[in-house]
Amino acid sequence: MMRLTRRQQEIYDILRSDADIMQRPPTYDELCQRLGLRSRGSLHKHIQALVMAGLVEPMEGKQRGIRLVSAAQQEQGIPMLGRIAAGHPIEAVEQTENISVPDAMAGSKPRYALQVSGDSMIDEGIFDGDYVVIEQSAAADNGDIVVALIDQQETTLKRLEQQPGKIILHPANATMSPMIYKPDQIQIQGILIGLIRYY
Amino acid sequence: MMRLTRRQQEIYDILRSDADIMQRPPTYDELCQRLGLRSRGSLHKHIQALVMAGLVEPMEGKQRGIRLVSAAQQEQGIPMLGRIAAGHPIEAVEQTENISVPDAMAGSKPRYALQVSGDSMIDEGIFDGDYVVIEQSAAADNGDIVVALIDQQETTLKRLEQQPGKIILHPANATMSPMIYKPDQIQIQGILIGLIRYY
DNA sequence: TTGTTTGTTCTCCTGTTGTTCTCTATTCTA
DNA sequence: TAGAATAGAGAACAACAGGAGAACAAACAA
Repeated sequence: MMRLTRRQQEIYDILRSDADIMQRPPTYDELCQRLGLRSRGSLHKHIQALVMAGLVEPMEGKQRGIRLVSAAQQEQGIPMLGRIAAGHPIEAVEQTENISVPDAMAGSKPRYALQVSGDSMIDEGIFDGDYVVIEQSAAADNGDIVVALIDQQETTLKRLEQQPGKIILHPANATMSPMIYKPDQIQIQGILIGLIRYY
Repeated sequence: MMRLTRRQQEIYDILRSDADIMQRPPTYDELCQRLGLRSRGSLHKHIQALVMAGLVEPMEGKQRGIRLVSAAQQEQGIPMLGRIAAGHPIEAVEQTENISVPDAMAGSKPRYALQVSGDSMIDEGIFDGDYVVIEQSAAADNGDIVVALIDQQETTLKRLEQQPGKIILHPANATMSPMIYKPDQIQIQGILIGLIRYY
C-alpha cells in the first residue's frame, strides 16, 4: 500500500475513529476547523492522497462525500480483466475483480491480469488456464511477448517482431505459423511481465 | 551478504526492534537524536549502507522513507528454500528469505517456494528459473507433480505414478525417460500447487 | 429562481527533510 | 608507521510536505 505522510495518517485516523463522522461525513470546512486548517484547498490535497491510496472513496463533487473504503474492498492485487485467446477479443468478465499477485508483479505502472485461453503459446510454457500479468504499454521491444489488438477486433498474446513496414506475431506452438501484419493493423496493449499458474 | 559495521548493526537493531518505528518510519533528524548524532549526513551514509545490504528499502527522496525490507516480507509470503534440480539435492540458499506469492497460494498448511533449475519438466510448462510453490506433504496422488527425495540424496521435481511395488517418476521432457524406483527409495516431500514466472 | 454553501483547481509560499559535498578524527590493519 | 576503513560534523542544495488564499462551478437550501 502507498505510504501515507504524517498529515494524511492523522486525517485518516480521525475519519476512521470518530463515531460522529462515521454517521454523518463532515464537510471540508468542518474537517479544516478540527485540524486547525484555514484553507480547504490544503485539506483537499490530503483527501485526494487518501483517495489515491484507496482508503477513501472518490466523492465526485458530492457534498459531505468523504466516505471510507471498507477494508474488504480495499484495492489490493491487480484487476483481472478477462480471458485472452488467440482470435477473439478479450472476453471481459462481467465484474472486474482483483486478483492477488506477488508484490514484485505489482509495480507502480498500471498492470492487469488476463487468463489465457488456448494453446497458442504452449511452447513458451504458457498454458491454457494460466494467468498472465500484463503491463500496460503502447510500445514494446522485439522479442517481448505482448497483448496485441489486431484490426481493432481480435486480441491475442504473441511474441512480437517489428520490422520496417511489417509486424510479425509469433505463436509458440509448433502447429501454428507466424502472422504478418501491416503496422497500422496492430496496436500493442501491453507487455507480459509475469505468469501465475495454479495446480 | 555484506557484513555490517558496528554502527550499521546498531542502527539496524533499532529499526528492527522499535515498535514505534515499525508503525511510523522516523525522519533522519529523529533517528539522529536517538543515536546522539548531530549530522544527518553521517546517518545518511549508514542508511545507504543498509540499503546496499538489502536490509532497508530504498526511499527515493520520500520523507519518512526509512522502511525495513524484511518487515514487509516477514508478515507475508512463504520461505524460499533454494533451487531444485533434477539429480541434485536442494541447493539451500544461505539466508532463507521470504518471497511474496498470491494470497491463494499462501494456504494454511506449510508451504515453501523453490526455484527450478533445469529443463526436466519443460513439457509441463515448468521452465528453468521459474518459482514453484510446494505444499509440504508426505503423500500424494498419482498424477501429482511432487518434490521427491531419492535414496535420501537427490531431490527432484517430477510427476508421480505409484504402482504396487514400484514408484515411477515421470519427467516432462521428450529427451528424458521415466525413472522407476522401489517404494522405500522414494520419499515425497511436497506437492506442486503453484507456479510463478517473471519475464 | 436566487443566494449560499461546498468541493475543486490553481498559484504561491514556507519550513522540513533527504541528499551530496568536503573536511576531520579515530580505529584498525598490512 | 602509512594507509584504509569507519565515523562524524557541517554546509549547501533540491525535493517534498504542508499550508494560504483566490477563483470557479456544482450542489444545495430557501
